[in-house]
Amino acid sequence: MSGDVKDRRAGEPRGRDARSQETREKLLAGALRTLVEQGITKASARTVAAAAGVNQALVFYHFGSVDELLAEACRYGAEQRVARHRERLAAVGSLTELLAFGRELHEEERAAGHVAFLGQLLAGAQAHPRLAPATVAGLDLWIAEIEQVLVRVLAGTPFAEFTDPAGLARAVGASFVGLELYEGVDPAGAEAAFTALEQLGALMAAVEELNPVARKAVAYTLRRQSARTR
Amino acid sequence: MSGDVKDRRAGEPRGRDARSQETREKLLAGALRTLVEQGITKASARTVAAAAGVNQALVFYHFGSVDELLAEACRYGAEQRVARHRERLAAVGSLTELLAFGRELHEEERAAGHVAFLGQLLAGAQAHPRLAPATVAGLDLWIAEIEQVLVRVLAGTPFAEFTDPAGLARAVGASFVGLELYEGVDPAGAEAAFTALEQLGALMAAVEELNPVARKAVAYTLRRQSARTR
DNA sequence: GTCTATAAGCAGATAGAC
DNA sequence: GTCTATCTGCTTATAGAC
Repeated sequence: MSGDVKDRRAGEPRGRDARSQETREKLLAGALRTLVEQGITKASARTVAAAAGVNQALVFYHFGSVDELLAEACRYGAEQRVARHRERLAAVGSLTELLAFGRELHEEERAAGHVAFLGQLLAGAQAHPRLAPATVAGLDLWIAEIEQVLVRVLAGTPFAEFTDPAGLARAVGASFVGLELYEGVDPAGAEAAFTALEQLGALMAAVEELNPVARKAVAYTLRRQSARTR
Repeated sequence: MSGDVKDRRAGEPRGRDARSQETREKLLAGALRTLVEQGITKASARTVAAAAGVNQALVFYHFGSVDELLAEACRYGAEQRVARHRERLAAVGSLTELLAFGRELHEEERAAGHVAFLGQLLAGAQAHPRLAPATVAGLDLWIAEIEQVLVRVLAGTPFAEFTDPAGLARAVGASFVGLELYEGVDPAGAEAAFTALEQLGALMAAVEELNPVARKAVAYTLRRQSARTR
C-alpha cells in the first residue's frame, strides 16, 4: 500500500489517488445503505456496488472480500454517527436530560437506519467470524460514549454506589440495537417499548429529587438489598 | 396455502402420515439449528436439509419456499421454548424473583441459542417481508408471558401507577434479543451487561421494601415527575 | 484504477422416476 | 413422500484489456 503518488489536492493524508479514495467511500456508503435497506442477506458485492454506483470488481480490488468491506463499513458508519452526536452527549448532565436525548437519538437514527445496520452485522457476525471484531469495535464506540455520560450523570445519585457504568453502558447499547431491529418488524410495538423505558427512566430520575430523609431510606434499603444479591 | 398435496380434509395440516410429519419436524429442527449455528445468511434450503438429514427438495414439498420454512420454524421454536418456561414464569411473584428468573433464563437459553435465532430472523425480516409477521408472532409469545408477570409483580408497588406493562414487556423482549446477539460477538461484554441490569433491577426491587414513609415520598416525587414528562 | 469477461460454485425451485 | 437430475440465476473472485 505504499505507491507514492503525488496528490493533486492538499489535505489528503494518504498517498492515494483522489478518485480511488472517492470510490472507496462510495463503496462504504453503498454498503451501509444496502445493510439498512435490504439487510445482511442481500449485502453481496453486486448489490453493494450497484448501490454505490461503481463496478462490482472494485469491491475486491479495494477491500479484498465482501466481508472485509462490510467490516470497514461498520467502523466507518459507527464512527460517523457517534461523531455526529458527541457534542450533544457531552452536554447531557442529568438522568432526565439523558432520557430526552435517548428519545431524540432514537427518532433521528431510526429514520436514517443508522443503528439497525449494527443489528444486521451483529446477526451476520455469527456466520462470518471476520465481522465479529469489527462489529464489536463499532458498538464499542457507542458504548464508550454512553459509559462516560452514565458516570457523569449517576455521580451524586444514590445509584452511583450500586451500579456498574461499564456494564450498564453495554446493556444500553445492546438493548438499543435490539429495539431498533424490533422496530423494523413492529413499529408500534417498538414505540410502546421506548415510551415505557422513558417512564422507567423517569422513575430513576425521580429519586434524584427525593427529599434527604427519603433518600437516606432508599440508600439504606439499597445497601441491604445489594448485600443479599451479591 | 394448501393444495399441493392430497388432503382428505381441507385445512392447514396436510401430512397425516407419520413419516411425513417426522420429516416436517426434522426440517423445522434443522432450520433452528442452522439459524443458531450458522446464522440467517447461511440458512439455505441445502444447508437446512443437510442439518435435518433429509433431501433438499423436501423443503419445497413441505413448505413451498425457504422463507416459509423459516417462518414456521420461528413459530415452532418460540412456542417450544416459551412452553418450557411457562410453569416457572407463573411462579414468579416478585421483582426479585423475576430478576433471578431472568438470569436463569439467560444462562439456559444462551447455551441452546434459542433466543439468538429470533435475532437472526429479526435481521432477516428486513429483506424477506414474509418473515416479519412470523418473527413478530414468535416474539409476541415471549412478550405476552413477560407482560403477565410484570402486571402481577408490579401490582402493589409504587411503580404500578407509572409504568405501562405492555410497553415494558416489549422493551424487555427486544432488549433480551439484542443482548443475546451481542453475546455472540462479545461474551464478556454481555456478561457485564446482564450483571449491571441485575443490579439495576435490584434497585427497583429495593423500593418494594422501603418503609411506608419513604415509600410515600417516592410516590409523591414520581407523581410530580410524571406530570412533567407526560 | 477501472473496466469487461469469465470461471466455478451455490442459490431457489421444478420435473419426473420410483 | 422421497428421491435424482436439472434449469436458471446470482454469488464470490480472478484475468486481462484499457
